Order: sequence, then C-alpha cells, then structure tokens
Amino acid sequence: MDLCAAILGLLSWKPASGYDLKRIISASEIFYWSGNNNQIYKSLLELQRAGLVTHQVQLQESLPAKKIYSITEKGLAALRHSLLADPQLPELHKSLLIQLAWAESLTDEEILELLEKYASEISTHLRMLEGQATRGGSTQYRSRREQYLWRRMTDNLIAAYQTELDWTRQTQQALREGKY
Amino acid sequence: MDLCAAILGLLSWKPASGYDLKRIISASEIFYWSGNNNQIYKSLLELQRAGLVTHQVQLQESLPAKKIYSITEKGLAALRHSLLADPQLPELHKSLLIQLAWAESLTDEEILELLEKYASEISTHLRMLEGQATRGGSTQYRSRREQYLWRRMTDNLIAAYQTELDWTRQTQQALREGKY
DNA sequence: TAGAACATGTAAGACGTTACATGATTCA
DNA sequence: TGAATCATGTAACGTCTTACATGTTCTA
Repeated sequence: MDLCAAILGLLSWKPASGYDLKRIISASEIFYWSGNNNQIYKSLLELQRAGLVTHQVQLQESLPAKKIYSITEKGLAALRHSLLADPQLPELHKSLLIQLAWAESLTDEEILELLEKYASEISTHLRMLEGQATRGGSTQYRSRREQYLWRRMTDNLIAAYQTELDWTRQTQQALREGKY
Repeated sequence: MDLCAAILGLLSWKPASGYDLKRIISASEIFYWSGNNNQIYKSLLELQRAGLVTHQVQLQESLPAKKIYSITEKGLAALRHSLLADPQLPELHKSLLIQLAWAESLTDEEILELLEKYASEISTHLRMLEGQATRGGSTQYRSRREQYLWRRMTDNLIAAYQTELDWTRQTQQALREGKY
C-alpha cells in the first residue's frame, strides 16, 4: 500500500500519533489521500503487526490518551526499500476532459462558461499553493538538500496547475475566435 | 459515478457492447479507469435499471451473442446535465513525490538515478501519446469543433507530461551542480 | 450555547483491480 | 499446440470515502 510508505516516511521524520498523521496527510496535496481515520488507524495496526512501527501510550490530563507511533529499524529498512523502487508514472484524473469529450451537444457559450469556471477554480488553487510555498511551513529540515527537494515538490504541483491553466486559456481563445 | 458519465458519453456517440466500451476505456488515458469487466458490466446494469440505456441482443454465427447498448432520451438528458456540472480540480497522484519526500537517507547518486528512471518513463510515454495524436485515430467526428476539442484533450495530457519531464530535468541539474 | 479541536476507533458502502470461468475462432 | 480475439459475466479482495460513536476542553 502506498499510504503505508507515506506513514513510514512521516514517522521517519519524527514520532507522531494517528491524529497527527491524519492532519498532515489531509493538509498537503502531495499526500493525495483524504486522510480519513479508517485508513490511517488500520494502516498503523497493519504496520505494527508487521513490526515496522511501535507505539507507546502517552496520557494527558483532560485530553484523550495518545498513541505515539515510532518507526522501527525494520520499518526504516522497508522505507529505504520503497524509496529505491522504480518510480511510477503519475496518474492524472481530469474529469473535465470527460465533460469536454461529449460537449458536442453544448453551445459554444456553454463550453466557454465551463472552461471559465475551470480556469477560475485552478487560479484559486494556484494562489493557495503559491501562498503555502512562500510561507515556507514550520517544518525543520535535516539538510539544505532536503529543504530544496521539498520546495521542488511544491513547485511540481504549481507547474502542473499552471500548465493546466495555460491550456484552458488557449482552448478558450481558440473557441472564441472559431479557430479550429 | 464518474464512469457512468463516460459510458453515457460513449453511447451518445454510437451504440456499443460492454466489450466495445471496455476496449475504448482501457485504450485511452482520458478515461482513467482500467476498463475492467466488473465495473463496466455492473455500471451498464445500473444504467439500465435507471432507464438511461437499453440493449438489444445481437446473435452472431460462431461468436458469442452481443448486447448492443444504446442511450435513451432520459440518458441523453442525464448526460447533458453532467456536462454542465461544475468542473472539478484535476486529481494528481504522483507517487514519485512521496519517494522524494523521504529521500534524505539516499545519496545524491541514488536520487539522481531515481529521477533518471522517472524521466525515461515519462519520455517513453510522451512519445506514445504524440504518436497517437498524429495518427489521429479512426474516430469520426460530428463537427470541426468536436475534432478540435479531442485534439485539445490529447494535447492536455501531452502538456502535463512535458511539464513533468521539464521539472525532472531541472531538479536533476540542480542536484548535479549542488545548487540548493 | 454551539461548534471546533483533540483523540481513538467502527460501520457501511462505493470504487477499483486481478483473476477466474466459459467456449468458439483465428493466427503463428 | 498455444496464445490472442471475441463476448459475457462472477469471485475475491483491496482501496477509499462518508458518516457515526464517544467524551473533554477551548473558543466565538
């Protein structure tokens, strides 16, 4: 499972509770899961059964007890192994393309409106990503190299959405001018 | 379900059997499902129950009988409705970013090798997509506009992978030169 | 006083994949 | 002779999401 690799990675950084992991995963687009309880708590159990993580309970006054999970030596080895695995092609799910595919029954104006809505959704999202990138996040990096790679990860998403926005604008213009 | 919309779209073009739909869906990346039997035959049953499609059995000599599905008036209305729905942001699943995120325990050379494998996978895929685009496909379009939109759909994927390739090359170069 | 944050977990169901089952035909 | 294509479907399993359940504390 891919989510398990992400959890191992997060725990290799520092120990965390399931709740912590959930927040981190749902906050960042790089971890593309919704970060729902069910999967995270199940994955943690599974990882523990496999001996890749351990936990110790931390009691808190007036707050529920936490299970603080840490990665084991075996977990670190498994993580390292998954880091060296052959990289997979990205999976791109663009439901707009499905809509456009059968747009023959729509008027030019309806298609243009659809594209305009798409463009504005992407613009908003882009501004959010760029904001996150410049604020830099409070995470502490272990090296300049790590810091650079994390910056590149955000840049990757920004570039992807920027490309999508450019494509949308070009498509709109061609439709407006009837150039096809 | 998103797959149902894709099936309705395909049937709005021309009637087809489940087997036909399966082939079309698994052949094109725009339909990002695997095109497995289970889902397609189940979706067709569901669509039929909802009155959005009908089928008639076509017997063939020395080949299994076909169920030729067609879209109904009600199905066309449902399709049109889904075409006008607010477009969703694309979902980008890039597992390489998960690998890179925890690459701190890898050497520069290991990271570079990972990126090189990624770049070559993407290059291969890009060439395939570009080949498909120039061959043009045997599909018959109902209008110049439809033909243009389909060309733009392929261009969208090509642009996305090209951006990914450029990003990979830039990241490689920065790592090689130690510029971070 | 209502809801969000903290913290763990369960239940139900939708979505998705691989593999299996059947059986004729065609091609290497 | 073995594999691929045609054609429908089932079984088993894995992934992913939404919603529910519990109970305290902090904030608007």
